[in-house]
Amino acid sequence: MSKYKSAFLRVLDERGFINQISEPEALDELANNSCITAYIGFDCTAASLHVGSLLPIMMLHWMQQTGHRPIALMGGGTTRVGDPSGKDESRRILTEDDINSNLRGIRAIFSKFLTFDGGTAGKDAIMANNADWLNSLNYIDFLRDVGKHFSVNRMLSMDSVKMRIDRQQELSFLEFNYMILQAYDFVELNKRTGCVLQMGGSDQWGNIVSGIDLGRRMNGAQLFALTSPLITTSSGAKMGKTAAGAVWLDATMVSPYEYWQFWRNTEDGDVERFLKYFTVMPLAEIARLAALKGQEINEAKKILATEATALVHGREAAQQAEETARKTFEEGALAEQLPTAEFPRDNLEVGYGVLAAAVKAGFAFSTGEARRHIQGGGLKVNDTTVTDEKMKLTLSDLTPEGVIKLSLGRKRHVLMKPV
RNA sequence: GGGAGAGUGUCCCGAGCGGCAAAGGGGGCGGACUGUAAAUCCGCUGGCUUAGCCUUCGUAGGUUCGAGUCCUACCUCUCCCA
Repeated sequence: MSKYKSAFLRVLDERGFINQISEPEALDELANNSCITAYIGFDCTAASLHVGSLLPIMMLHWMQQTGHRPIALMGGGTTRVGDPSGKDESRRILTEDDINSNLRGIRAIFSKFLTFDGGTAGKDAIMANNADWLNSLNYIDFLRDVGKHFSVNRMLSMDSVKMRIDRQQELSFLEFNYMILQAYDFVELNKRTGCVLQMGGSDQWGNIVSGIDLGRRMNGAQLFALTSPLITTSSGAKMGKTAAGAVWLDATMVSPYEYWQFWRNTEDGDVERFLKYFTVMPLAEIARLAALKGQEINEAKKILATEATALVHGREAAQQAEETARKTFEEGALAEQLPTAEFPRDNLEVGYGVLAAAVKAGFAFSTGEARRHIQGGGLKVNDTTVTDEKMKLTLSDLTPEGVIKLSLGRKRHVLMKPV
């Protein structure tokens, strides 16, 4: 049983989203008696968000579900500065155009988790951009009104800064100002929308608390902080990175099938946590799935994969991905929905080198890499391991469906389609 | 402004008495074992038309049969003093 009275905190607590809250009782009371407004900041250094951003997005989602108003704050202004928290090196500074086009991509993702214009006055989610107020700041005014509230002594003692200094890594003045700007965001949002709560990952605690201080000093406002635990996989790896790079939430960057596979390959020890974080399934059902042991836990992983994929790409795409996987992995059959790669039909007449085909399929960046895969016994044509790197694909390799199935390892399959 | 030091395989860290396609990690990929898991073990981790050839160690020159390694200039970064 949760110790919280408000539905909002109770749900977050039960699902494991809470790491730390600044004044839990007061916030609980407020959330129980009124509709509160809270925000989370997202940077826009990339064209899409990846799995790592899913946790905060889900917090906003639950917030809206429990009757409150979420704000997704795009860091259009702060992205131009770069957050030193947890990073060893300075971030690349993006151009205005980059940032704006990234913003557009990210906007689309949020609409899948939040309702922006559902007609429920006062509870629609808001998309804000801190460039709106940061870009037009006047330096002198800012120093006088905001800067005077910050103690450099204290800033130097903050973890994000101290780490850089201890390691003798440079921290530019630009980055040093990041926390001031973030604190200012909080105060500005409070003024504009009545936002009283900032959420974020546990690494953001210091920045968020700075905002609370600033709000009190400037406006006497009572603000709150709520942080979520940083998630890693059971084996300690960072969330959301795979061989091919980040697991993006945009279907054109990572297909629903690949996205489904990402979740299907979750480690045993992460299944329960991930079900709570990344699906909206009832806790009782999750508890049942999490109790599965040994081989049976694979059933839970499939459900996790389908539910998580459905949230981002829609139920239909999720079920299609599940079906494709079932055919491919459980029946060993040829599933038409597997990723495909096209090549000229003429190639088969003269013999299409496997090396070239493997590169075409995206299994290797060079024929040399493809060659190594074959030497390592990792490449298969129509489920038969390739032993001769000089092998040519011909018309007789076409399956009855008119394609050639190329596989790398046991998990990656591509249908080669002659055109 | 003065002084000291650093930039290595386009994922990261990091060795490198003038013979180097360049040690060692991490990460990643493949194989074995499995449950599309984890752990473990093995292999691979510049390019190509692969007995060979081509291109790599901040940039541009120089010395040398031969330069990541020595010299010169330049660029970038860090630290210390002012």
